Parts: sequence; structure tokens; C-alpha cells
Amino acid sequence: MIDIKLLRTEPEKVIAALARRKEIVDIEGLLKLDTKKRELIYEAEGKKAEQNAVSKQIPQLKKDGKDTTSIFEEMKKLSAEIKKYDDEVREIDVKMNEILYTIPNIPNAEVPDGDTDEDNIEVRRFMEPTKFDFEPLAHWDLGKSLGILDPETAAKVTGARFHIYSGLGARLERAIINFYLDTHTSKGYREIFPPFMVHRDSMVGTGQLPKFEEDAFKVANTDYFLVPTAEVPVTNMHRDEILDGDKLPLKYCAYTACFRAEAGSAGRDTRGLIRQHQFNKVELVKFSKPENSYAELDALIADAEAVLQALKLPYRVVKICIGDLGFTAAMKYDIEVWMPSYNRYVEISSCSNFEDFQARRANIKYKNSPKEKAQFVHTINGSGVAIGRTTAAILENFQNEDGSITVPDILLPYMGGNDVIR
RNA sequence: GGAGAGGUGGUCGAGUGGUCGAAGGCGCAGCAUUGGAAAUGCUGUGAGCGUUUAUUCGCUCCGUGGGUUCAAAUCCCAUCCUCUCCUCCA
Repeated sequence: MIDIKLLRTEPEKVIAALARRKEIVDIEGLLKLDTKKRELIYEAEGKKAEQNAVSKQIPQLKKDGKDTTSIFEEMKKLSAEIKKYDDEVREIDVKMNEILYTIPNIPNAEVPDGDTDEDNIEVRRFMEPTKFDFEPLAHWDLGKSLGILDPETAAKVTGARFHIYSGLGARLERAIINFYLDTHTSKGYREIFPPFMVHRDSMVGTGQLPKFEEDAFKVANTDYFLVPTAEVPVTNMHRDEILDGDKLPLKYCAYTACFRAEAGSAGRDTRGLIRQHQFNKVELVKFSKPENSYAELDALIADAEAVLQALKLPYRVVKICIGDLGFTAAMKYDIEVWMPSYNRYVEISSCSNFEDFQARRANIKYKNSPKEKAQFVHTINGSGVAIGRTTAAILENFQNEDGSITVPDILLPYMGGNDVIR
């Protein structure tokens, strides 16, 4: 949610920022509604003040045995007028929110220009793309021949874009989850195991709704949605709260399965683990003071990178350009892992600073001392990192000529003595 | 799923139609007291919006949403959540 005050005072700034996103919003119409609303509130408040003043005198008048009939008659009229004003204000509020909730975040000025993901800027690399002295296989072929990935049976049980992991495949997925959680908790992230369903307010709070309802799975006969990311339940833990400034930054990590309808992605990445309706992810979430949020973003990216470094997976970090920047982000970096089957880097983590965009929607504030005025926190989050894509990357980057997979050293304690999957 | 009780400020808790944003306790902050501290005393202590900037005045908020009334924390309806008992169950 953008700041309506910023819209009032510097509309041209907002328009220019949104223009970078190629978003055209009827700011003028919005401001007209805002002006009208404020006029109505001003009128209503005057009448309410009158109503309150008269009401205050009534007990005394009654005590004195005065006749209040004529006063009540007038007050009845006043009451009806107030109601009319309140109704109008409510109507305008609904209209304004319809617009406000669909306006994307103001991008940070540092976000580079560009139209698509091809215009993202590479910031750094870890290792070089894996070289093979044989023809490497894709993870879906490896998974099939090893008997550890089984999309066909998943399709039989559920449908397309689901996977069954079997045997050491399931074990590997679980090992990665545990390794990630252990690593992040050792760095001060508090581990959270949240619900995998959330209600509508939470989805609105973090920005998935109302604009992207077709991307979410709604649970029939309820108002619940399957979580598209742990960001939603974890960020909303503090909805409508004023946090203690001394306790910031709050750092959380959480494993959840993630559910995405993948609307508009039909036919893309149909093979393997890359684009599924359900996938596992460990998410990192921070609540920070505004002045520290970009340092916290950098630190969060470093924490996400650390697990890939420990696994010895080649990756690069890219700074996301304006055309590829998500709806809610002010600034975003992706971590992309080397995927031999794609012969390119593939996103495995997305790390964003939302500044106060989510905090405004979810009403999350902080103050340093009791006397201070509460102000919005900044929220930062990123995958730390996606599990399914990690599994895919391990299968592909650590494959041997005979089709076996060498398990990365760091995962051995989690693999029950299996150092090779064959 | 059935029966009942309840949701009030950071917290506990009073308040069943009017002068209630709301007693009191705890907590917290400031001041006094002290060599320092404890204890004690005094004062203060929610959020948002508008206005003013003299820390002014006004409005809204007692789970949420509607209603009744001149007037609602208080009455009515719906809804969510919590607790107790029963039923069912991993």
C-alpha cells in the first residue's frame, strides 16, 4: 500500500515512479475521491461535535426535569445527517481501497532500468558453471532412472505439476530442509512452523490479494488459501502490532510447502521440479527499522547464499530490473543456481526489501520508546532457499557418468550414511 | 458436531444506556527520597485522523460487522476467536 499522504503532497513523484513500472494509475481520480472524503469527514465531524455537546447536557436537563422533546426531535435530524455522511465516507473508502490495494510498490531509485529478466544485472558469481566430461542428463531423467522422482504416479494420485519423491529422493529433500533450517537458526533466525493455510486478511497484508487471486489456491467451503510462501503466515504474525524498537530486527526462518496455481504458466517448464503446484521452501523473513533495511537485505542475501556455498552449487546473484520487479518489492535480488539441463542459471531465491509497503497493509509498526510516535517497520524476505530446485540442482550438478549422484559433503550427516544415490 | 461461559487500554480487571477513552491493581516513564539501591510518595503513561504547534481543540476506536436509540463498552442480530464439559478423531 502506498502512502496516501505522499500521493497528496507529491503526486507527480508517485506517477513518475509508477511510470517506470509502466503502470498507469488514475491518481487524479484517486485524489478527487480523497478530497471529497476529507470534505465529508470535516462536515461530519462538526455535526458529531455538536451531537456530543448536546448529549453531554441531557442528563443534567433530565435531572432538572426539563422537557427534552424538542431537543430530541432536532437531534434525530442531526443523527440522520451524520449517518448520511458516514455512509458516503464508507462508500468512498471502498472505492479508494479498490484502487489503493492494486497499486504496486514505489520502486527504490536504485532499481535498474530494463524490461524483462534478461535486463537484470549480474552482481556476482560463486564458482563457474559445472563442466562435464560426459553428456549430463536433466534431473527429471536422472530422477526417473534412479527411481527417486515420480511425477507419473503423482499425476495419477493428484494431477499435473505435482511430484512424488521416493526413497533417497525423499530423503534428500528432507535432508536439505533440515540443513537449511539448522544453518539459518544458527545465525539467529527464529524457527517458525506456521499453518499452511491463511485467511484473506493475511493474503491482503503481504500483497498477494486482491490483485493475484488467480495465482492462489483457495480451499473450497472456507475463506482459507493455501500459502504460496511462508512469507505470508510469518509476516502476518505481527499484523496490527507495534513492535519494540529495541528488539528489531526480528529474524525468522520457516519451512513450508508452497502452493501456487501457476496461472499463465501453462506449457512452461513442464518437466521436472522447476515449476510445480506444490513445492518446499525455507523462507527468511525480517522486520527492520527503515534506516537499516537495506543493510538487512544485504545480510539476508548473504545468508541465503551461504547455504548454496556450503553445498558447492554454482550460482550468481542478479539485481532485478524495473520490468521484472514484483508488485510488492521496492528492490529485489534473485539468486540463480546453475542448471545444466537448462544450460543457464535458474532462480532459486528471491530476496526483496518491501520497505513499508507490506507494513502499511498489515499495519506493523514499531517505536523506540513509549513516548515516541509509532512508525511503520520495513519488511524484508527471501527464500533461503527453494528446496525442490535445490534437489534438481544437486542431481544435475553432482551427477556422475554412470547416472549416480554424489551427495554433497555438507548433507552427509542428514543422509543416514548414503553418500551416493545410485 | 452438541451444551455453556467469555472477549475492555502493555497486562490483570471494574464498568449493563448518558458527564466513560473507560475505576482500581500491576507494569512502564519522570520527579522526590538515598552514598547507591530497594522500599515509599507524587506525577504521567493507548492508537489513528484532522486542526494547531502552546504538549490547542475536535473526531473515531472497548474482538469484527450490522441494527435499535436523541445517546451504546453497556441493548438486539450476525460473525470470528478463546475457555469448560460432552461427542468424535490423527
